[in-house]
Amino acid sequence: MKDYATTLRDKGLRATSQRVVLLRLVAEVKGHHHLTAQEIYDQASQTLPGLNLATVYRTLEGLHEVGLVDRLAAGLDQVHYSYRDPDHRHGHLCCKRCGKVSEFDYEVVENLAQLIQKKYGFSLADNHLGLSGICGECQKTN
Amino acid sequence: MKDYATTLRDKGLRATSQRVVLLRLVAEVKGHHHLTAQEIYDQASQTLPGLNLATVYRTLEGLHEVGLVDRLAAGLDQVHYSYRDPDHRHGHLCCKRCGKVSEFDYEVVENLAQLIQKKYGFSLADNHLGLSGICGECQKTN
DNA sequence: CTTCCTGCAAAAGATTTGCACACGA
DNA sequence: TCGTGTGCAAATCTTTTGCAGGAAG
Repeated sequence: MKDYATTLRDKGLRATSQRVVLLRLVAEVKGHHHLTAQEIYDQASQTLPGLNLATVYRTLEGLHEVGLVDRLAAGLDQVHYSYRDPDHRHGHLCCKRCGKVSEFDYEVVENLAQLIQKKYGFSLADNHLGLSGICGECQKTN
Repeated sequence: MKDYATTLRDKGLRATSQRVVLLRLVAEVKGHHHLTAQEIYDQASQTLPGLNLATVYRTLEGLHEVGLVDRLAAGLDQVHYSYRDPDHRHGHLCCKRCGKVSEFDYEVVENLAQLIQKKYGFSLADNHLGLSGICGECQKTN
């Protein structure tokens, strides 16, 4: 099992301490696998004092470009980032009311993705898909 | 056929000139049925000089709350608004690369919506659904 | 040693808010 | 008239960018 520094170099990125820490952070968060830049910054700062928020944005953008992290922006005010784990393909359900993000099984939309690709030539975002709506709890609280 | 002022009052909103103009505007745009607040402001200003951008935001938010317009935020930098026409249910495909928004037939996701509702208790956004990905043209230009 | 990366500070862009006046019902 | 809506200006918040020093390969 490669370490994160190696993973980065394999993607052609320099293994700076900032990148290693941020990549490990998003790869190892438990519970909700989706964090805003600010949240990532807050947590990473504990390990890496002096870290800058701008660096978080740049780093996350870079990691996203090489396919190591996903970007989630559906129905949310802020962009969320999450580690792209090829073994855990899933979609996101973003509640417009409470902002909470839950996951759903990816195979549910696999057919949809294929259908849209065929019918409209449009390719749905790779291994994550963000759908917005109202979550179960908010429906009750309506 | 009710005019827009009546439609507004039916929803419990005062029929101010700003609201009437903005509602008519989003209801009658042709082509792309989704505009940013800025675009709406630009167009409406021609009819309503002195209109303020803050008013556009407040009005659109109000119209959205009563269900007259939809909000679209998937994968886009800015929120887009569109008229909610019960006779024209559709979804939106938002290209992450070029930003273009196209439409797709809603029945395509009707099954998906039901499945997700049943399996996760999550209700997909009413009559519009925003999906982000890469459009056909951008895939060629890759 | 050379190129890429980061911190810092400032800019940019979208959206929101407080307040006083104006307008619809 | 009364209560809500709007214009205006400033504030907020997220994200981006220019630049100079610092680190990775």
